[in-house]
Amino acid sequence: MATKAVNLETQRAKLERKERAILDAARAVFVEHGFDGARVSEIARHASIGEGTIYSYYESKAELMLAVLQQFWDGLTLEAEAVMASTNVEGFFERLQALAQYHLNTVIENGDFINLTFALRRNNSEVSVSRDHLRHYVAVFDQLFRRGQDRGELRQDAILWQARDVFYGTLEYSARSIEMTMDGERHLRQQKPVVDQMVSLFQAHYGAQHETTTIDESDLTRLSSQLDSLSEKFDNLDKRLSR
Amino acid sequence: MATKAVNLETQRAKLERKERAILDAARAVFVEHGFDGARVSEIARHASIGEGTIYSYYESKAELMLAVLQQFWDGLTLEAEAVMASTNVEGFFERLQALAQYHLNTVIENGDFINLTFALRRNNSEVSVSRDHLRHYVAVFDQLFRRGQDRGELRQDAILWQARDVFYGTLEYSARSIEMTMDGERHLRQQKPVVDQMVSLFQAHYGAQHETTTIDESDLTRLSSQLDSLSEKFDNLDKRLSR
DNA sequence: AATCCTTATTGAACTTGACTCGAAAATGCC
DNA sequence: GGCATTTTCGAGTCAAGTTCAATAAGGATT
Repeated sequence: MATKAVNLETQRAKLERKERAILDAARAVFVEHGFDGARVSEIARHASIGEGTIYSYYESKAELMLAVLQQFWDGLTLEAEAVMASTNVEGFFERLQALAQYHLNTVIENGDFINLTFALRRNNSEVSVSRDHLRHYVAVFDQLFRRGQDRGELRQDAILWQARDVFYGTLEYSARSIEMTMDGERHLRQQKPVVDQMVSLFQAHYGAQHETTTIDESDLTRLSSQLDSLSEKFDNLDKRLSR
Repeated sequence: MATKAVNLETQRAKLERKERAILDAARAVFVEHGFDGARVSEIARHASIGEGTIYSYYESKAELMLAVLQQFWDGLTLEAEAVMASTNVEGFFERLQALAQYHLNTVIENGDFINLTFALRRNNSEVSVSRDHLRHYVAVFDQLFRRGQDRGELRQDAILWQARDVFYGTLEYSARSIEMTMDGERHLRQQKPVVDQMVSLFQAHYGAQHETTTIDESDLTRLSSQLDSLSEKFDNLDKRLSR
């Protein structure tokens, strides 16, 4: 009985260890060669198992890739949540800055994975990183934003998904720009202006001071012309009076 | 002699027609099935030619895809330039709105192609849409932005590539959000808020009025109190006069 | 310990699909 | 018409993902 249980344990552990080995090997090979470039045989060699064995753990190469990506995104989500938890300032914009900094850096460092994610989603329509994983990841932003609205730091009429697209869209494109031009390892220095821009952009456009109405030039010019006409009236009156 | 020339002409025309046929067939099949899903044999069938013939026009499946994409992007660039040319208002923000509307609509309508572009770039590192084509496309934005700066409508210290990433990054993500949630054909209605947000976001963050200082409530209250005091003076004068 | 049964592993065989190549058809030229 | 060049073709080659029948390993039962 005891041996039974022990053996079951070790057996299960063995399988899990083997599964992790496959996942790690796959991760390495996929990152190095991309999805199409990766050879299942090479993954098997890396994991020190036969090629056919992989298929008793995963249905197909695409599903293996999917598992790798899900593990990756789950890790990212945990990290993002940790960043938010460890940022002990309360203000929305400080926290936004921390999140932007984390995300931008992540996208640059793990560009391969981000690319692979969308590449898979695009190529292989049946197999794609489940929406849930991505949604779970961006939920960190969503929660932050809603809290900013609750605290009155953000306009009540701001639309969450639009703000989210501004945030992640801009950061992904910026990451590409940074990757493109910068080759040195002093990435952080290049990232700062992008992060700062993001924060001030949110302040300018989603900050609560704009809540009731958007201030644009027309408001100012209207006020200005009102002032002018009033001033004119006053002058006329003044003239009339001093006559 | 005459026949020679004519034959050369018709022959060249024939070849070109055949090349166009291949390109059109490839376009259709790639859009329908994606890069990996597309079968070269199906493309050949669509173009009514033998499978091998394709390879006397294009080195490989990837290069064929590349040709399709380049044709696509060149078309987009021409359209974007046409939009700018036909928008005869002068103001930066009106023109930005037109460009944003065009781009967002395009990305939604031709989402397949956009996806294919980046999918190829990611999968097949040797073959990718030449940077020139994309650069040529975004040059429309760049030119608009620089002109806005020259005309004094935009802050002089704004950084072009950052603004560009905000513009295209946000619009691409927004397009995805719109595609995701909206299934009806009334896309234009869904696009408007995104476009409007983009314009007001640029006004708030890149507009020249912010160059020296941000417009906030203090500006308004100052103006307002000026008006109040002037109004009071006027009333006093009026009273004095009618007495 | 021997036997039996279940499960895991394997790599050779199968399949699919991009690509090659030698032959044949078409075209151009005199 | 006859020779040269170009173009077209699809059967054959090759590479890589996937299957599967045989084998090995592990665990239960006697």
